[in-house]
Amino acid sequence: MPKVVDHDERRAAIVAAAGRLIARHGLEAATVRGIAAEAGWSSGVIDHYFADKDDLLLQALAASHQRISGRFARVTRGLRGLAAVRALLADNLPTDADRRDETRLEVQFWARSLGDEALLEVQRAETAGFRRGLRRHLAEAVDDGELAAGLDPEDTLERLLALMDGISVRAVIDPARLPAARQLALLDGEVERLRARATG
Amino acid sequence: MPKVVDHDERRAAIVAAAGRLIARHGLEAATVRGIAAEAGWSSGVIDHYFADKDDLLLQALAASHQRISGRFARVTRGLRGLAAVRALLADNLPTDADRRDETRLEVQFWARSLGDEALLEVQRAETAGFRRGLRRHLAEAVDDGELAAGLDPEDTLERLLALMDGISVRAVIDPARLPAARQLALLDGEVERLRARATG
Amino acid sequence: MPKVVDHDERRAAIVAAAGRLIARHGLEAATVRGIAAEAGWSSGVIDHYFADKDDLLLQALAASHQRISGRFARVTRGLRGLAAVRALLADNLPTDADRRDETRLEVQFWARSLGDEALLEVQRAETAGFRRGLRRHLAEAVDDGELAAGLDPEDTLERLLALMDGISVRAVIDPARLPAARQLALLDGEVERLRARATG
Amino acid sequence: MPKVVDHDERRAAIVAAAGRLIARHGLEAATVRGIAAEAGWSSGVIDHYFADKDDLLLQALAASHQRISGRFARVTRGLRGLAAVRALLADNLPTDADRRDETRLEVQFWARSLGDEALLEVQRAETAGFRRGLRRHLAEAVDDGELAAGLDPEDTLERLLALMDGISVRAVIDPARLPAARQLALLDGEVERLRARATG
DNA sequence: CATGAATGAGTGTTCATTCAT
DNA sequence: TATGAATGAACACTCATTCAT
Repeated sequence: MPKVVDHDERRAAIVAAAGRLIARHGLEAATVRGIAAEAGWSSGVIDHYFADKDDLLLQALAASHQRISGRFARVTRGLRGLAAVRALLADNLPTDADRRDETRLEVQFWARSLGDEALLEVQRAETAGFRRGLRRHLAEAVDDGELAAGLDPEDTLERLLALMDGISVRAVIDPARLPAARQLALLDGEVERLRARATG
Repeated sequence: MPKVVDHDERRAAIVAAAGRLIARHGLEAATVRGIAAEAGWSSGVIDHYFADKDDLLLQALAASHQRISGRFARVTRGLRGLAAVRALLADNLPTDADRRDETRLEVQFWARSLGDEALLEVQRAETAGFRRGLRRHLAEAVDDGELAAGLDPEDTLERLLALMDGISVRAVIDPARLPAARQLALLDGEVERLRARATG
Repeated sequence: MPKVVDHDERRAAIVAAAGRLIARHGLEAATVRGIAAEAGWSSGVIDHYFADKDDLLLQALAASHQRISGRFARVTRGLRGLAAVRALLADNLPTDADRRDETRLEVQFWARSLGDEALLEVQRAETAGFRRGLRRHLAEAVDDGELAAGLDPEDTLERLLALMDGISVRAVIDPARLPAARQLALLDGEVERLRARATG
Repeated sequence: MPKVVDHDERRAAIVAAAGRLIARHGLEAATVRGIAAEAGWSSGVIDHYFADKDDLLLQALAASHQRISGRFARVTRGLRGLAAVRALLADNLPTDADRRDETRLEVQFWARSLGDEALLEVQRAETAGFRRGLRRHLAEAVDDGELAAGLDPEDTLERLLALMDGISVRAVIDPARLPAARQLALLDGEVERLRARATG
C-alpha cells in the first residue's frame, strides 16, 4: 500500500507557506526553494503538487481570497443594510496579524497584476464577488431608508471599496499611524455619514 | 579638457527610463540592462551614475514623487479650502497616461516597500509632504466655514487620502470601470459631502 | 501464498514500453516515469525489476535485437545463398512501422554508445550475430557459384552491412525519399550486382 | 573604448568546444557549463553569443557541415567523374581523428533529429548539398562513359551515400574492424565495380 | 567617460533514485 | 508486490555586478 498523504491538505500547507512568505517578504522573495523550506520540505516536492511556480502563486492568491470570502457569511450573520456593509468592510481591513498578511499579500499581487492581464482578470473577478455582497446590503439600506437621500448606491459602493483599499494599503505601509482602532474609526465615521438623518 | 557631461541630466534621463519600464512592466521586469537600453546607453553606464541597482530604483521612485509634488503649486494656484483639496487629490488620480504611469509605479513600490523598512520610510516621508498640503487646505476650509460641522479635519484628511489611493489602484486594475470621468465624479461627490450645508 | 506475478512477463512489458518511447521520442525523452506510465504502472515498479535506468535501457536495446534476430530463421526459411542474404538484409530495413521503430531505436543507441564503451561492446556483439548469418549465406553463395568472380566475401559482407545501415538511417531521416519500395529496390539492385553473370 | 573582442572568432571557439564535447561524449553530455568550461570560460558567457543552448548546438552542427562542405572543392580539385565521386565519399569517412569527430557528431544529431522535425529538415538540406556534388560527378562519369551500362545514376548515388553512412557509423562503433585503410578499400572496391569494363 | 565582455550566484524546473507504507 | 511521496543534484537560463579596455 502506498504512503497515505492527503493531497489537498499537503497542497494547502504549501500554499499557506507560500502565502506567509509572500505576505511577509514579497513575491520577489517567494522562491520555490524558500517556499518548500517554509513548508518544511525539499524544493522538489513542489513538483508533485503544482504544475509550476505560477500555479502555486496563483493558488496562494486564490486561497487568500477564499479565506476572505469564506468569512462573508459569518461576519454579516444577523446583519443587514449599513451594519452589514460596515461589517464586510471592517473584516477586510488589516486590523490583526492575519488580516495584515492578507492585505500585504494582496498588495503584492496588485503589483504583479499590473503587468499580467490574466492576473488582472483574477483580481477583477474577486472584486466582483465582494461588490455583489456590498451591493446587496446597500440595496437593503435603501429599502430600509437607511441611506441618506441623494446618495447613489453604485457611487457609494465604489467609494467604500476605494476607502477600504486605501486604508488597507496605508495601514500596512504605516501601521503606527493606522492601528486597528483608527482604521475602524475611519470606516465607522464614513458609514455614519451615509446614514439618513432622522428628521424631527 | 575633459569631455563635458551633464551628470545630473544624464542621471535624470536614466531615472526616467527606469520609471517608464517600472510603470509599464513592473519592477520585476526592470533590469539594469533593460533600463540602460531604454535610456539609450550600455548597461555599464549605470555603474557610473548609481551606486547599484537599488540606488537607481530608489531615485526612480523619488523622481516620480518629485514630479507629483512639483505640480502641487500649479494645480492649487489661486485655490484655497476644499477647492484646493479637491485639486490636489484630482491631480493624483490616474486620469491620463502620465498619471497612470505614476500610479502604476507607485503600486510597484508599495509592494516592494512591504518587505523593506528603508523603502517604507521613504513612502511615509513622501506621504507626509502630501499630507501637509492637504492639511493646510483643510485648515483653510475650516477657517472659511466650508467644512461641514462635526467633521474632524485629521480624519477627513485620512479618508480623502485613502479614497484617492483606493480609486487609484482600482483604476489601474480595472480601467474600464473607472475611467477618468468616473474617478473625478467619485472624488467630487465625496468633497461635496464634506461641504457645510447652507442654512436658511 | 504469495501473489503470483510473472516477473519475466512484467519485465518484458516494461521493456517494450521503454522501446516504444525510445523509438518514437528518443532516449532523451524516455524518463523512468514516462516508461512506467506507458507500461501502465507507477514509476516505483521500475525499481523492482531493474537495477537502475541504465539496466532498463540496455534491456530495451537487447529486446529489440532479440526481436530482430528472432526473425532470422523465419525470413530465411527455405532460402540459401544470395536469396537468404537478401532476405536477411531486407528484413532489417525500416519498411514498415515496426521496423521503423527498430531502426529509430537503433539510431538512438548508436548515439548513446559512442560515449559508452560498454554499450559499444553490446552493439559489436549484436552485429557479430548478424554477421555470422550473412557470412554463412554468403559462403553458400560461393559454394553455389552465385557470387561474381573477384568478389571477396568478407568485403562484400561488410559493404552489404554498411549499405543496410546507411539506407536505414537515411530512410528514417527522409522517409519521403526512401519509401519501402525504394529501399528494397536499392537493396535488390545491389544484390543482383553481386551475382555471377551467366556465361555462354 | 570597449574591450575588443572578435565576436565571430569567440563564437567559433565556443562552437568548436561544443563540437568537441558532442563528438567525444555525446549531446547528452554537452551541458552549457561543460561547453563553457571546455572553451575556457564561465557558463554565463554562452548568454553573450547564443540565443540559447539549442542555438549553440545547431551552430555546432552547422559548423561541422560547413567544415565538411568547405573541403569539397579541395578534395575534388582536378578530378572528375568517378575519381571525384570517390574523393568526395572518401573525404567523409572517419579516417582520421578530425573526421571521426565529424562522424560521431553527425550520429549524435541523427539521433536527436528523429524527434525533431526542424532538425530533420536541417539534415535533409545538408544531404541535399552533398547529393548535388555527387550527382554532378556521376553525370560526368556517364558523359565520359565511365559508368557501367545498366547502372541508374540516381540509384547509384543513393547506394553510395548509404554505403558511406553505413561504413562511417560502423567505423566509429567498431574502429578496430574498420580502420581507415579498410574503409577506403571498401569504398574503392565499390567504385571500381561501378566502372564500365573495357571491351576488347 | 563609456563599453560590453565576463563572472558566478540564484532561479525554476526536471528527474533518477530511495523508501515508508 | 506496488505505490507515489520525497529528495536533492543537475540542468538551462537570467542577471547584477565588476572591470579591462
